[in-house]
Amino acid sequence: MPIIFHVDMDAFFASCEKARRSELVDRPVVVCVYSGRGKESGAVSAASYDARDHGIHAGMPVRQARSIAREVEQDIAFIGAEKAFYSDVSHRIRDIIAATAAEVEPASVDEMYADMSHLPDYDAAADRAAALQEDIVEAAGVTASIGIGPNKLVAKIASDRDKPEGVTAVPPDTVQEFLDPLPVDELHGVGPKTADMLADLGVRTVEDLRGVRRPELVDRFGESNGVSLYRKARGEGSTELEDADPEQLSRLTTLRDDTRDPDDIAPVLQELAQQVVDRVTGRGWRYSTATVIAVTTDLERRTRSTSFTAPQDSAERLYETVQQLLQQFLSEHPETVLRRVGVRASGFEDGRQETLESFTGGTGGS
DNA sequence: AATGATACTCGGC
DNA sequence: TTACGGCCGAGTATCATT
Repeated sequence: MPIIFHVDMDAFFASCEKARRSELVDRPVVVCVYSGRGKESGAVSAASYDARDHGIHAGMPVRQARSIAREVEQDIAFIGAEKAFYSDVSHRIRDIIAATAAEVEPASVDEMYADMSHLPDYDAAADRAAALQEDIVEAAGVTASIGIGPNKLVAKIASDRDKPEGVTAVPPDTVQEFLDPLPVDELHGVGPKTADMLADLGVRTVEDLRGVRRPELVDRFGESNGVSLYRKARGEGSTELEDADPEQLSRLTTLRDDTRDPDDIAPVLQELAQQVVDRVTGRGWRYSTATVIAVTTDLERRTRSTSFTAPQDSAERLYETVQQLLQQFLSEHPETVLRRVGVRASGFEDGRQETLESFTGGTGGS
C-alpha cells in the first residue's frame, strides 16, 4: 500500500525572508512584487502568519497593506520578492526530502509530493514527517505542513488541515471518515460549476456525493468526469509521482503607462516573446500555441490564443502572432485600455521528432 | 450523444 | 477612499470529430 506525503511550505516566501535575515524572525513580513510604477505600486505575494494576523494577505495591493500597517502601528517589514532565492531554497528542501523518499514530485515552488511507501506503517510515517519538518527547518529555516495519505488526493487535502507546522496522517482505513464531512469543492477537480451542479442534486459534502450512484454521475457529468467524481468521493486517487514538465511558459509585465497604442505595446511584446522562446528552446522544446494576455485598466484579464499546425521555435513568429492577436482584440474593444500585457507559449513538444499521426489514419472504417 | 482538443477564465500564492 | 504582480495549473465553455 502506497504512503504518499504532501509537503506544503508555510507562508513560503515570507518564511524564506525570515530565514535569511534573523532580525525579521519576530517581525511580521510582507513579500511584495512591485510593478515599477511609483514606489508602492504592487501586490502582496506572501504574508507571514504574524502579518496575516493583522489582515494582510497575498493578492492585496501593497498600498492597502501599508495602510493596515500604519493603522495597527506595527513594525511590519515590506520586502521585494526575489524568486530565484525562493527557488533555491525550494531545491534544497527537495533534496532533503529526496534523501529519504523513493521519489519526489515538485508540484510548485512551495509544494511537493513524496513517495514514502517503504515505511512500515502510518505511525512510522507520522514520525518521519515530524523528523522531516525538523530537517527542513535546520537546512532551510522554514516550516512545512505535511499531509500523509494512500494517494496524492488524500495527502494534499490532509496537508491543509493543520497549518502551519502540522502533520496530518490519514491511514487507508480512516480515509472515508476523513473525507466524508468535507464540502465537495475541497476535492481536487471540483470547481464552482461542478459544485453547483452537485448542489442541485442535494450534494454538499463528500458523504452526500458518495450517496449518488455511479450511473447517475456518469449520466450528469459524462463518463470521464462522472467516474472521476465517483472515485474521488471514495478517496481514490493517483499514486504516480512524476517530475512533471510545465504545460505552459509565460511572461507578463506591467506597462510603464496605461495605453492601447500598438507602438507602445509592440516592443514590450517583442521582448516578452523573446524571453518566453528562450525558455522554451532552452528546454529543447518547440511550442504550438501562442497566447497574448491583456490586463485592462480595470484589472480584467483577457486572453487570445491560436495554435499552429506545426510546432515553432521562432521568437519572431511568437511576437508577430501575439501582436496580431492583440490588435484583433483591441479592434473588437475600442474602449479598452491596457495596464499589463503578457505572452504565453504552450503545446510543447520535443524539439526534434515529428508526430507519426499521419501514418496511422485511414485504417478502421465507419 | 459522447469524447477529446482547444480557447479562455479563475484561483492560489 | 483607494490602493493591484507574475506565474502556474485547474476549471469550464465551446467546437470538432466520430
